Amino acid sequence: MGREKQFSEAAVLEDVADLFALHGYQGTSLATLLAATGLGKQSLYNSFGDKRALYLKSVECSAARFQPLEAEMQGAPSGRAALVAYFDHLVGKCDSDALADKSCIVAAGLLEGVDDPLIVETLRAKWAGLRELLRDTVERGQKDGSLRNPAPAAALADLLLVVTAGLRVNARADFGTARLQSSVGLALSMLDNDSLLEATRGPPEGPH
Amino acid sequence: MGREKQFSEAAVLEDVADLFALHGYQGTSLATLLAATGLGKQSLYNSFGDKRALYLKSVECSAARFQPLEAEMQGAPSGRAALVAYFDHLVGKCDSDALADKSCIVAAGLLEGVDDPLIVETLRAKWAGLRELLRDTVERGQKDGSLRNPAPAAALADLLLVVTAGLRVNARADFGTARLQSSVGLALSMLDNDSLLEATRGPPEGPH
DNA sequence: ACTGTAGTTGACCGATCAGTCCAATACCGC
DNA sequence: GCGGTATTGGACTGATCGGTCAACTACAGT
Repeated sequence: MGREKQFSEAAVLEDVADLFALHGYQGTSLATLLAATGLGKQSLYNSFGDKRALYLKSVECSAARFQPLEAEMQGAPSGRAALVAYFDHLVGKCDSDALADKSCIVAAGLLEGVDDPLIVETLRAKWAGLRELLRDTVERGQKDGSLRNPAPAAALADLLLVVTAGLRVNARADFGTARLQSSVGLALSMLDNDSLLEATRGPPEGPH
Repeated sequence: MGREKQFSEAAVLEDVADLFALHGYQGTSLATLLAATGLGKQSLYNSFGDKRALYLKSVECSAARFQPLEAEMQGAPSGRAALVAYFDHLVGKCDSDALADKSCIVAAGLLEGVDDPLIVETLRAKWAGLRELLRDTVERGQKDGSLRNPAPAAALADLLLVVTAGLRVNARADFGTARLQSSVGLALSMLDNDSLLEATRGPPEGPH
């Protein structure tokens, strides 16, 4: 019964996620959201709740958008090919005309230093989820022989996480796509490195 | 003539820089600044101007605080040792009790997506300056033989920049110091890698 | 001690913040 | 058509935003 919504919740959520990725949680005002989505304040509150809830939902939306890539990675012929696809996707988005693509809502949110503990915990969980995906992929590459670096997969995944986040910052610093790709290439070559190479300093490895 | 200031501008600027690093430019309100520094609004405006000017000055202050490390790097016995000192400093700060140390005002500011073009340009310039330092250090390491990766120093510096920024994000994600150090170790091992390493895109299976 | 100058304090400003309330509207089932 | 329900737009709230103003205070030079 009643009137039907005159917008697609999913589409709005995607726009919102872009804005949050671009300007962060605190840096995105309701007014900005309203102007970008074109809908009224009450419609937004009816559908998604307050700003916090909207943000959390847009994080989920962002994660959902990531799923096709995840599938592509799992369908890749080797662990290494999966990682190439992953970074291709990452760098490719930085080349997009839409500058919103240059950002990651999770990485931006983590670095932003929000106070809200629920938000922080959610972002950490998403980041940990990505880490698991990367760790599994690295492990797979080590098993299928496409990655010859014998360091613990978890440690390599941590570094790939570092690269993922760092690429975003460099993209903001106006580095061209070519330079981002070069960085990715070097990072991948590290995964290929089969010389001794254990962490030259610090603990032998992290917790298993 | 007149009354003398009852605070040290330099000390205040350091506190302010910590706050900006922690919560970003947009995320740090005047009220927060006032409460943390303990001084009145007008004192702050008299000494530093408006929020934007204060931010820019705190960025400079942050860069100045970096100088001792830069000197240490230049005094290091080798290019590689200089980079070890650099990352030791970086990771060491993440271990600090003060969580403000876990952040970098430049990296945070870049990822934050501020609109102000002067701020963005300033941050980009600082980031580029750090890149030059890293490039020179890598070059030095390649010449003195402490770094065996023959890839272009500029490309390696880009990746070290990526690592620098990414470490900050992982630190926010509550990764322990051990895991950060492990990531640094792997990144350094990449610099030691003397196998193939072509820049952008590696062959599926290296002809090793 | 007087005077001029600089620093400090707190009241105050309009704009914007996130969020609420309510009346008007449009639609579904009947 | 009619009744009920969900959506919508606009007015409105108190809090906070960055920033200004003027009165007050403390000190240096004379």
